[in-house]
Parts: sequence; structure tokens; C-alpha cells
Amino acid sequence: MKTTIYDIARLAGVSIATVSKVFNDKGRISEETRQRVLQISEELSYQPNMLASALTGKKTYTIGLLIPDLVNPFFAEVSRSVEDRAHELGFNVVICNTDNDSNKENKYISLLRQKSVDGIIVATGARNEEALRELIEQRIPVALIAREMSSLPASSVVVDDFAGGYSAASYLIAAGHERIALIAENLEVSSSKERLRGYRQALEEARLSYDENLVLVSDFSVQGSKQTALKLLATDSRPTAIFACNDILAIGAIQAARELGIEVPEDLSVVGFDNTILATMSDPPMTTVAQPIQEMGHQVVDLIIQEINNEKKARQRVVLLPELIVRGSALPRAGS
Amino acid sequence: MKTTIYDIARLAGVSIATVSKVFNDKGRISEETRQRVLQISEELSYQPNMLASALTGKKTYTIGLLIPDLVNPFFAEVSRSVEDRAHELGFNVVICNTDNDSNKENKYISLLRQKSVDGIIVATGARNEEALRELIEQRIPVALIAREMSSLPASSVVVDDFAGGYSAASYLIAAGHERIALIAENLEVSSSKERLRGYRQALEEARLSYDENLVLVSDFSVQGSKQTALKLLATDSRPTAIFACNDILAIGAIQAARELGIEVPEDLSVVGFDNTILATMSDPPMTTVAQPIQEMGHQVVDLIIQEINNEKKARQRVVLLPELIVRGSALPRAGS
DNA sequence: GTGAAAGCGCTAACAC
DNA sequence: GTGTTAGCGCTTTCAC
Repeated sequence: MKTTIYDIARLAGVSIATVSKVFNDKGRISEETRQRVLQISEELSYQPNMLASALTGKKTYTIGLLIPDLVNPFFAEVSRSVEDRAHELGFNVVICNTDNDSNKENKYISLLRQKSVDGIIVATGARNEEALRELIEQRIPVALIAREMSSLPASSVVVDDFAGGYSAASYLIAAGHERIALIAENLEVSSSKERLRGYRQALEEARLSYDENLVLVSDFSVQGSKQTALKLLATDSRPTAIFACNDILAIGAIQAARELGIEVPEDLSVVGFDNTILATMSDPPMTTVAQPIQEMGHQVVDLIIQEINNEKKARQRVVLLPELIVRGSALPRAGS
Repeated sequence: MKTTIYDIARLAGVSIATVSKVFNDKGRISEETRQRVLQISEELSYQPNMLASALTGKKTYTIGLLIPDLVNPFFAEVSRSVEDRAHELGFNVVICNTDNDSNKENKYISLLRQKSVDGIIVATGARNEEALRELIEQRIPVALIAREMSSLPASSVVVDDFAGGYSAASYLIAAGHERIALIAENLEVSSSKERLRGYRQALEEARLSYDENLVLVSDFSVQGSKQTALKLLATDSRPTAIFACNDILAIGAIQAARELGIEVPEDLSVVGFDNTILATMSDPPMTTVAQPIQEMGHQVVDLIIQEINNEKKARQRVVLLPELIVRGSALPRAGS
């Protein structure tokens, strides 16, 4: 049988209330009995049962994390940073791969509720705001990471996608590129939209014309990106640079170039986005716009735990700045 | 206030026992009251509180997963497959990044126990068998994935590393290679040892001499592997093929070759291990020994849940066969 | 300083 | 078929 406060109370010759108090630093307990209780607990290697504790209204010290897919390096890194910070603060995290499927999302949300998690961090593309809104109404803290949902009364941490798109494009423009393509996964999503907007803004400021033939949408896979890049690069008037809206797409672009005998970065510059582990593994190492994933994870966790503890400094929307990391996949334009 | 069985019992004009019974399909309940209870529950969108249920001795439907690092694509994929299967079976998984640090491991294990998880799946390199052994003694199911710990009375799922090393080497030998290097992360670990042993066996059967200068240990990073491969390839008598004990190391080897102007696969063949997402992203796409990660995750979860449910078909050690996936990073030896 | 007792939401005998 | 009741292990008033 697992040892409970009853066991240790009996052996220490005190009541369970006293034991509970020493473990929670509540009320007045004489130093003497404190020590006795602690000592006995030690001997029996007593571990409080958190279920019971949670049942009386305390926290479960568990938060849920809804992400599309752990295999996507970006989300793996987000998860890692969230888990790290949560663990530092004494919380565990339950991971939920939703594949951006509303049904799965709802199933997970319902399960997490039944388990009384203290809060839920959402990185998923939930079309179903509804479920999240309900959570919030039921006073379950929700926080978003790497996702916008302005209509939702929840704290969020995002990167300034506009600035990211702008700096990627500006960097290429400064390097003398004039025909710069953009490959995105999905232009419906606000982060892609913003990156595109930043890109356009940079073009505009440089008085470069915006050519919509250079803006392509691809499947979200290396293969998909490679195919679209292949088409793009096969044209007469191919671009001299590509800004890919994430590292995976950038890798596809680099592969397409290599397949066509186009040298990266000599004949084609490629800039990615995210600065995941992939950027360091590509060849050449990828110049990419870094999302400060560590920082983002750290911050969402802090935000949601503040809310859990009711130290609510009101809901916040934290916008972090991306940073261009220069590696080797982009160069000044040949002949410029 | 959240709605409880009391609420729905009152409104349905029955006792809480009845309500509990309909939700657990226990005892005899007239179809009529069944419907009434269900209907009222629906209206109040009642969700059973799993904490309370667990407190009475039932399962928490939560399992812990100890892995070194989610950012490592291999473990990300393991986690994904574990979570997928667990979710299918109605379980949630709490993720724990241990960085192979015994202290962190112990902290996690202790926390998971306090939360009464139903079982713990270990993919971590735990030096501290002790903690795991204690768990088992306390009758908390433990199962291992991608790790050996023969001294531990726990089920495990592993790949046949010997066969993997053997097939990688054999493939290269069949392609005419005679000088085949091996790069490993850590030869202390049983999986590396086995892969090496398989490699040696293949050499031996082919009557090729074993040259220990061709067996290198590298840091576990692309950079580390690149550095060691660089040294290896700079020698007069450089190998014509490299078998890297995982995909990350293989990528480092490929980059080293490229840096030296050695063409992969024309002038140097490289074979990896794991078949993670990285293998599809490398350029050229990587020929690698696939661990059936999906299958492995699926099986550990099944094993541990059997144990949780006491359908113990005795502890098992499942050994899955790896499969060589031929992509583009290895070729018959030039001139052979 | 310490303890008695009620209660968190649910399950499981055991009555009726 | 359905209800009563005693827990599960802990927290928290409120007495003493």
C-alpha cells in the first residue's frame, strides 16, 4: 500500500491535519513536530498524492499543449521550450498532436478538461475557436503561441511576421537581388499573410515592382516545395533569390536548384524562416529568419501560469522580434 | 460551478449511484432511466471528473514518456508515434525531456508517480536503473523503447541493431566498397555496440579486414560529425564509404565530403541509420537503415497498456527488424 | 499549536 | 433496478 498522510500521522503521533499543514507551510506548527513529521515522511519516502490534493480544489500542475505535429521540427522545438519552462516551474505538460484536425482538437480539449489541467497552450491552427472560447468561459486559462486569434480573449506570444518578411526581403534587396520569389505554405494563415506583406513592403520601399508570378503556394513538404521551385526555376525569367516562408520549404527550394544545376548561393540565394535545426543541417547552411522559439515558449508558459495563479496582469499579446541569421544560402547577386 | 453526478442525479430524480452506473455500464439500469440520465447529462454537458474517478482506484489514463530531447528528430518521431497510439487507446501522454541527466530523470519520475500515471515509457539513456527498478517494485508498469536494459524486469521494444549494422555494411560491400568507415556517437551504448558488431560481422564474412582507424566516435551533432569526417576524409587512404550510426552523423559526413569537393555519392557513399525526416531532407536523399518507429511506438504502448490492465502476457522483449531504405547517398564504388 | 470533521467527485459493495 | 453508504487521500474551517 502506498503510504498516506494517515500513516505518517499515526507514526508521528499527530493528526493528519498537522501533517498536511507541514507539507503546505500552513498554520502554526512547532518546529519540533515539524521535524518529526518530516523525518518520518522521509523514512517512509512519503509522496503526497496530487490527485487527492487536486480534488480538493488545488492545482493539478499539469498543462496541455496542442500542436499540429511533433515531427515538424518547428513544433518540436516549441514543445521542448514549453516543456522546459513548465518543468522549471513545477508543471508537467501533456502533449497533443492535432494534425490541425478540428475533431482531434475537440477530443483532446475535452479529455484535458476532464483531467482538470490547469491550462492549455495552443499552437494549433484551430479553425474551431468555439471550443477554445468555451474553455475560456469555463475559466480555464488558454494561451496561444505562434498563432493569432485576435477574436479570442487569450494571451498570446507571436513573432512579428511582418518584420520577418520585411527583413528577409530587405536583406536580399540589399544584396542586389531584384527578382525575388516567395514560397509560402498557405496564404490564408495570418503569419504567412504578414510575411508576404513584409516582403511587399520591402519591395515597395526599394521601388521594385511586385510580380505576382513570383509568389507561390506549395504543399507543406520538402517534396512539394521542390516541385514548385522546380517550375519556378525552369522559367526564362527565373528569380535570383527565393524567400521561403519556412525552413522546410527553403530546403525544397535548395534541392530544386541543385537538381537543375543551379548553384546555391552563387546562382540563387535562398532565405528561410524559423531557424529550426534544419537550417543548420542544410547544405549550404541556411540563412534564415529566426523565431526566438526558446523565448516564445518561456513566455507563453509564464503568461499562462500567471493566469493560473490569478496574478492576472490582464491578457497580453507579446510580439517578439525575429532576427535574420546569416549563414551561407544567400549571397550578393552575381554580377551586381 | 462544474456540474457533477449530484447535479444530474437530482435533475434525473435518481441517485448518484445510478448515474455512475450508467456512465460505467455497470449493474442493471432500465433503458428508460438510462436515457433520462444521458439526456440530462447532455443538456448540462456533464463531463466526469477523472481525478475523482482515479482517486477511487481507477486509472488516470495518463502515461509518462521519458525521452532525452524532443528536438532530436528521432525522439520527436518516437514521441509522436507513442502519443498517437496512446491517444487511440484513450490515454494522454506527459512528455519529459531528460537530456539524459539522471537528476532530471529522477525528478520527473517522482512527479509522475505523485500524479499517479498509469505507466511510464522510457526512451532515455538512464544510467540510474535504480529509480526504474523502484517504480517496478511499486508495481508501476514500465516499458522501454529503443533502449536495452536487460537487467530490468520490464517489457521493451527495440530494433535489431546488429542486423541493421550488418545490412548497412553488407549493402556497401555488395556495391564494391572495401574501405568502409563507421562513425558512431557513443560506443558505450548497446545499440552502437551492436551496430558496430553487425558491421564487423559483414566485413568478416566478406573477408575484408577490420581497420580500427576507420571506426570513429564523434560528438552527437552535425558539426561534430562533420569535423571527424573531415579528418577521416583528409587522409591518404580515405574510405570510399561511410556508415554513420544515425542520420545526423550521416549529414555531417555528407557535408564534410562536400566541403572537400568529394562528391556524394559518386566519390563517397554514405549510409545513415534511423530514417528520420532528416534522411528525406538531405541532399542527396539519404540511404539509411530504417527503424520502424511507428511500429515501435505502437508496440510499446500496447505492451504497457496490457500491463496496466493486468492482461499481462508476461514481460516481452520485442525485437523489430530494421530495413535498409535505398535513396541516393550510396552507389557502387567508382571503378568497381 | 493541534485536531475533528466536513467535503472535493466519484466508485463499489451491499441493501432493498 | 435503484439507493445508501463508506471510502479514495487530501485540504480547510473552526474549535480547543
